[in-house]
Amino acid sequence: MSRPQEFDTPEALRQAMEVFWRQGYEGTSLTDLLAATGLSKSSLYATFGSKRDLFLAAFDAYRQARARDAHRLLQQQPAREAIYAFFHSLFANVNTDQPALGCMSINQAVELAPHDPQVRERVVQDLHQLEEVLTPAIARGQQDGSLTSPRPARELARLLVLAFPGLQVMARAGYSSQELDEALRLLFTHLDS
Amino acid sequence: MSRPQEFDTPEALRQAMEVFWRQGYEGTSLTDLLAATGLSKSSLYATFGSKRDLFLAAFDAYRQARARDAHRLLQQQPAREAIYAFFHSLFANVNTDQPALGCMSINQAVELAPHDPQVRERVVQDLHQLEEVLTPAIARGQQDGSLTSPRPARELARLLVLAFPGLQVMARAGYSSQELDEALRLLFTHLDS
DNA sequence: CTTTTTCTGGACCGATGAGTCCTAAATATT
DNA sequence: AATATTTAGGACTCATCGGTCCAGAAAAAG
Repeated sequence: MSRPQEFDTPEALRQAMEVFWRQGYEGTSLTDLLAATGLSKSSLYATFGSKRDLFLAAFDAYRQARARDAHRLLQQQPAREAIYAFFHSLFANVNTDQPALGCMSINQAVELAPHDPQVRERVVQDLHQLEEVLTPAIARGQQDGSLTSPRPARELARLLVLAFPGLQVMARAGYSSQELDEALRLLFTHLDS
Repeated sequence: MSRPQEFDTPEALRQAMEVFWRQGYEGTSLTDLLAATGLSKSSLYATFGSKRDLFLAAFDAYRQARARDAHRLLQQQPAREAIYAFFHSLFANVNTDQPALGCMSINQAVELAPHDPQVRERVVQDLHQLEEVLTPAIARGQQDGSLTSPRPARELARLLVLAFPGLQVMARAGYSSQELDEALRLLFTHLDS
């Protein structure tokens, strides 16, 4: 019937997400978004509404993708390696051409959450979910013997959630992959003994 | 000889700092700065140069003030209480009219550091300095018996530095004073045993 | 009181912000 | 091939951005 859409909507959303991820909300202009997606202004507005709508959609796409990643990575055996791989993925793109992106939820906790309830709600939910997904993984590690701390799994999960933004901040501040890995290993020593 | 300046330059800088602290660099407009300082545009530019110059000056003012606070707070006895008070000051203004500001250095690690070398340099320096100032405080706590962990003080300091942004993120995300305190207490259990 | 100096307020600037809208191109259907 | 429909591009608007500049007010010095 009508002319078909020439661009891939989910792909465009993914590209917009990356710009927001890297530059934040205020730091991203419409021009940036058009360049990243390759869309025309009218296509972008027709498809996604406003800049803010697009941001929220991109943020939610990020959160879903991360939740999937977490679920996948945390299934490895033994559990210790699974958790380690999960945290390592946070700064996987360090030492590439681009500076590290860190975690978009943490970025948004800093940028928009303080004065934007819709963003704050998402950030809080993400932190809770992180605890919820780490707790059983840690418990599993205690059972399979790869984690030897006798503390309650939830307590250890809370420690990891607390340290999570620290790794992200170090990544964003330009710490090397080695330094980040060292910090991560130090953190992991607190899951033992 | 000439007409004296009517405003207090350090006070104006302090007020500008607070706006940048709360809203970030991109989120703060010239209009915001004029309203906060009460200066006229010409006075502001004559005194501080550009928006970016003012930001860097405000950032450095913040860092100095924080370094002084840290030095002061960490002298308390016993050392455990000193460190506790220091971390507690991070979210001291929670539960007031304004949302928590967190730590400006951490905010800037997220916002500007990835693409601004001058800011990154400062952030990295702040993180290092935090470790440097916490290490002797922890060692002191191990000597006075208020901290019982047998780990090297520097290792424990690194754990605290790693957790520091986590507390800040929770504060910015709107967690209550109770929740933050709970997280802080959990963290402190890792300085014992 | 006059002069000199410097501060203050606001008009003004070009650039860019987000967002609207109209025109023309392109394709699926008939 | 003609038509119907929806796309894409870009001109356009209005507000705000950071920043400049000028004219007048105010105060210290003589």
